[in-house]
Amino acid sequence: MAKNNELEQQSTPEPFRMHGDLLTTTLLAFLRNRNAYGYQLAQQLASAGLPAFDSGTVYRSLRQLEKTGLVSSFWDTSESGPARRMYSLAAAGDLFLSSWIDVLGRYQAVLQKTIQGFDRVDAVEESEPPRADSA
Amino acid sequence: MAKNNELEQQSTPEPFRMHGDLLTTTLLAFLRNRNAYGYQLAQQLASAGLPAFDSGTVYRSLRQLEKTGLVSSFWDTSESGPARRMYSLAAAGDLFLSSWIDVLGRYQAVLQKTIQGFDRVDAVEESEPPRADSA
DNA sequence: TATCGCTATGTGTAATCTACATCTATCAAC
DNA sequence: GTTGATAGATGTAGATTACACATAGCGATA
Repeated sequence: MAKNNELEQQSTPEPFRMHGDLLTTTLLAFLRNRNAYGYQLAQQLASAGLPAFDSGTVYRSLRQLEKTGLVSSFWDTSESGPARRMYSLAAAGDLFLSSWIDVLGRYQAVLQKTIQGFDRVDAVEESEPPRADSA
Repeated sequence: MAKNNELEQQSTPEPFRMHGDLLTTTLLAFLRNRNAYGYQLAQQLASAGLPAFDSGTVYRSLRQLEKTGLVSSFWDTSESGPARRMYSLAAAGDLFLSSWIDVLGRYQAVLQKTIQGFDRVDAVEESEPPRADSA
């Protein structure tokens, strides 16, 4: 019996949360560039044109990344103001990021193949290096 | 009281699940190309070079997409064998996919910028060498 | 000084999402 | 009638998230 429960059409299409892996991988990418602390990363995320992430989620994600060994942290009290937990990318995080970029490349290839008309998606690491002076 | 609970270093870095938005968006992309049913989509996913998804998750994701109005479905009993729930992309799903691709573009731009070195995102005056690993 | 506002990090909780195991059912082949 | 492939679904525990709220340092200013 598999054909007796049609979905009742929901009249209110809920927001449909869609921000998953973007957060952790973007955090790793930011940290690959330079060490940073949560508040800073949250601001960087907010101004990156990506969908907004809750700051609590950012902090929890960072702790989670630390728990799995992809980043490491220490308290920074050198500056004035509240202490900051400074994060840096661990070796495992670097490896993970690389493999993620690999997955992302295939993902894009799938989207690209399937969807014609929305190109402009350049693979992250393939083909010749893009002109580095684009904004 | 914010600095008294350092994380106990977990000696076993768990698998770190990483397959999130890829599933739903890839499903939408597949359905944009042609209508399909769950089993078929699961196989397509498996042979796309993406990380493997549980088939139960695929089915549930499809129902979820239907609940939110991004796809629609009907039972197909035209072929022999078990009945198939055929899915097709709804108008809202098409719009959503477009906006997702937009987000993805910015996401990629962020990754590309940070990973290839030409930051410019913020604060260029970091004299310290980035990426201090293995404390 | 006390209180407001910004910085900076965190927690409680409910809702949602996922992997894994398991289940029903159709149908062809043996 | 048993097996194996197809096709879809659920039960459940653990993980993830958004939202609200809490804690604390510090500068300004009234």
